[in-house]
Amino acid sequence: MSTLNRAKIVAAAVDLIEREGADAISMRRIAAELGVGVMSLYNHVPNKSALLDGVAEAVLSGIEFTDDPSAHWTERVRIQARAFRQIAHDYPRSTMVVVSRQLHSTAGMIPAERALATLREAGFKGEEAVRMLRMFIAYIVGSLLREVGVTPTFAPVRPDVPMPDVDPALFPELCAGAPDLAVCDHEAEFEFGLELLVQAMAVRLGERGLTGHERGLET
Amino acid sequence: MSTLNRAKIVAAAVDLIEREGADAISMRRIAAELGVGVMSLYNHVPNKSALLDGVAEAVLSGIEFTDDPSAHWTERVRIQARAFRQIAHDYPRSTMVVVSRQLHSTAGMIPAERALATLREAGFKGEEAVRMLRMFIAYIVGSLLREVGVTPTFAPVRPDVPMPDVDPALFPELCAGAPDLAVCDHEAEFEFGLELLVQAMAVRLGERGLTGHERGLET
DNA sequence: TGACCGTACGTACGGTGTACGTAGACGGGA
DNA sequence: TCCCGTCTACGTACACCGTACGTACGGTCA
Repeated sequence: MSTLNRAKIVAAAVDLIEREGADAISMRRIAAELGVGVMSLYNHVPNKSALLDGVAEAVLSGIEFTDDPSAHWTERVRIQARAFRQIAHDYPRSTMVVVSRQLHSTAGMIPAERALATLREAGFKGEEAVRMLRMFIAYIVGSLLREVGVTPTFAPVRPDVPMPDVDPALFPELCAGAPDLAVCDHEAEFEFGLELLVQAMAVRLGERGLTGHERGLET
Repeated sequence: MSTLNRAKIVAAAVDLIEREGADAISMRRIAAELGVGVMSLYNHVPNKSALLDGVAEAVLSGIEFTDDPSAHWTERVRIQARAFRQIAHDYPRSTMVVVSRQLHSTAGMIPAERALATLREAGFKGEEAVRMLRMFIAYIVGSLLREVGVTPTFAPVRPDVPMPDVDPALFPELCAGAPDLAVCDHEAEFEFGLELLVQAMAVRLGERGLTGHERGLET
């Protein structure tokens, strides 16, 4: 309350985004929220873009990566993916800000560092580990954007538009699948793809000589 | 040149986005591009949001879905995924607009219709087909956002920031993988994940006891 | 005391989307 | 021919945006 600082500004921004949406934030709005003049913000933040970087860092710092090195690598991958998805639950309206900003800061790179470590320990090396990492990031980012309503679901993402009435002649498959398309359990969807990816990774490892079904522990 | 219409406005918007980036577009800028008053645009487009919907539709209409029903389903999936990725090549700076707008129009739903048809013919039914569709969309969206520089690559996405110097003590894995992280062949990355997903889908089908010839191809 | 410096703040500029009112072109009865 | 309704183009105006700039105040040290 007494003096302004960067942390307070960022916290106010996150709070405002979660309350009123990412479109609602402006330097004036944040300043008003803090009961402070607009230009006072610029003593602690160089510009709006940097403030949004701060928002992304704050959200990323909030996720808990409880990595258990003794667990099987498949479970470690699942846990890390779920930890990242937690963002969409805890900060749904900030999610777009988080994923659309490439951070060169510690908070921004820790998830990648952890993921890469896990992939290496699982047995992926060099270029293949990086490819696995990038594929996972792509899947998770895409899933999060669906979950927070940026990307289409073909389900009533939010109750603003009820449901597009599709022409059965033009879209027979979409109509046939309408009952399944009308619902979107985000956790179940995420877990489905996650499991598919983990299995695919296990197969990829198994091709190299490990047993296929029961991936042996290589402790 | 003679009279204004929606198609011309949308075309000008796409053109402007590709030339100067999505941040550069504004109603005034588009009007100036067309040599027309700002408010004249509103005779043909209700608001800016609808115009962006038009941009997304125009880009989506531009992709060619050459579906060959006689091909193996794995190949059909690959072809459709690549057709969608073509957006990032043909309209890189419009890509974010395309994927962040959920369209209830024909152009917006055709890709999903085709994909769902392919998945059904491959043998996925009901809820599982929808889950496969959504997982594929998530992966493709995530890949496209990486490709157009929205989402982090950990490679020099564009030569504005040279390369973040990472602390080897904090990020040993990122440093160890720096040579592999420094490059990002978007086509290769996309194909890697695509192949993994297709194989995972084939395994999922195979687990159900389908005949061997449907088990999919290998790399 | 004076110099210095960081913080808070007001004002101002050029930009944004768009509501509203106006003016002209066009076409169809009377 | 005149009149009238409809459609299109356009200018103006409003509220808002990010932020460059100048100023005023409080504390710290010479």
